[in-house]
Amino acid sequence: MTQASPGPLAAPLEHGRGIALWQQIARSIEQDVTDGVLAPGARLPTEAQMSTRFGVNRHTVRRALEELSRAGLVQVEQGRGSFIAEDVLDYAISARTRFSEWIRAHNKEPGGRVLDVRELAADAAVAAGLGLPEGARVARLTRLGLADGRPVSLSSHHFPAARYPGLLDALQACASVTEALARVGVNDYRRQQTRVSARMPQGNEAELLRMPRNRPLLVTENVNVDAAGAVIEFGISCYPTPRVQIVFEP
Amino acid sequence: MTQASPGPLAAPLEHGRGIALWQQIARSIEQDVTDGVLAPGARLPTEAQMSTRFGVNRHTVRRALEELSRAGLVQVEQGRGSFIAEDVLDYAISARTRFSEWIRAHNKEPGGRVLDVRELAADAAVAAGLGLPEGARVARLTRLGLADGRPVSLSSHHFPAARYPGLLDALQACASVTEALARVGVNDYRRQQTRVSARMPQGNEAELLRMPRNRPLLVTENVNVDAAGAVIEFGISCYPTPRVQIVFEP
DNA sequence: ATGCATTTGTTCGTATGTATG
DNA sequence: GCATACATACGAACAAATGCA
Repeated sequence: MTQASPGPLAAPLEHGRGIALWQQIARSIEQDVTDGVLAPGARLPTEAQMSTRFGVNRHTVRRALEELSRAGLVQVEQGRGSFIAEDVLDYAISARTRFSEWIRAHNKEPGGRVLDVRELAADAAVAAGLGLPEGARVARLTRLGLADGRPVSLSSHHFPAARYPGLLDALQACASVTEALARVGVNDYRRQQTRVSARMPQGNEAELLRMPRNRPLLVTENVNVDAAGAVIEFGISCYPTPRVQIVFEP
Repeated sequence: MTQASPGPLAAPLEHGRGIALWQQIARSIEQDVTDGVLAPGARLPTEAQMSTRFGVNRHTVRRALEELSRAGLVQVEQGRGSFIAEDVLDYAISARTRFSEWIRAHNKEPGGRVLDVRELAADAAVAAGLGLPEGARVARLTRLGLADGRPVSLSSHHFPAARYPGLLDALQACASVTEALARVGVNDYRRQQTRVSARMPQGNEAELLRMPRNRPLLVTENVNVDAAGAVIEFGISCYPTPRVQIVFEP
């Protein structure tokens, strides 16, 4: 950060600093992608070229590419070369963001997998988000969001159970949250506030999102309200980096 | 054989009473925090110490800490220990967010340390952000942002060098970016777009921000424009999690 | 720079109590 | 009563990160 950037795919490596060379190479390429130096679809130099530029053995470059390939950031094709995946999804936060619209805006097919639907007692965070007393009954949907069959989000949606009696069944039956809410009479809602943080994946989160465990999750917490301003939902969503980025336009 | 030694972190546990031991431990620590026995930033005893004090296995203590960590009340750092979480700084993104105003809004004293000021050639990402051709000359300020002397941000600010001749000197001399811009005739600017991502700290970033290396950084990229809509600045800022969160209200 | 002590992270295995059918 | 599944709890060992002499 404090030193001049030496250009794409040739960042200086630190030897013997505890960080493996292949990890530094992988990070360097990753950085070039998030910086836009390497655009989606761009062709990477050959493994031989990169090994001379980084000053390492070709095996070391291959180890980095293997990691990036497993993370879905790079596609390696035998006999052709390696390419940056065209997969970075911008999640533009607005008052009426819907999952399916977001995915369709990127010309991908939205999908989802319901992991869990149940009623439980609100913990402190959920209670605060919904404006309920701690311990109040809430309906919770846990869901994996897919774009062209690829996991892009892992989210928990919390609703005040008392106010929407048939919601639990509707969530079980419907493909989308919007649809389930419509079935219990909520035809419109908007995003009131969004809080963004980041943390490392825990449990099986990395596995579900098909991402390596040493990459952070972007985490959003948001409150949805109906037309009258009443709180309908408190959602916590996790997105895999660097495949997903969040964009605000004030 | 629970002896009556009613001090912090040693409340007697009820065995076989329906409430899991790890939940009782978590509740006990939580109580010590609300009672003020454990202040924000305070170090907890080691897992081994707590396991002997509570008379349980280390796993059971870890289960409690995992719960508290997930709730954001406790911060666990490998090789160092566990700590009561510091207060979270909410960074409310708006069109006219200024660093010093942000910090003052939390009743803390804003500060900063200039790490580097120089002129250099724009790489692809910076050029795209500023709307300049790649390789154009840009002035760059790298700065550590402080709140009550504690680092809360690490940011690089890029300006089109050609348009603001005296900017480099002004950045050297002034305490804030806003002040330096005012000196070269820019009296107002607003945030146009903000992109949020997350990555692991590299190089000395974790050290500068005084955070553990295994926690992610929140990274924002934003474009600032003047009243006429001309691009003035492209900034990349890193914030330590979970000390800083980003909040957006549409 | 190197090794050592401390502390958390991870993964085995084992046993027990509880709810369910 | 019995089989099963699940959460809880304990024990041991090693890996990884940190701080210090």
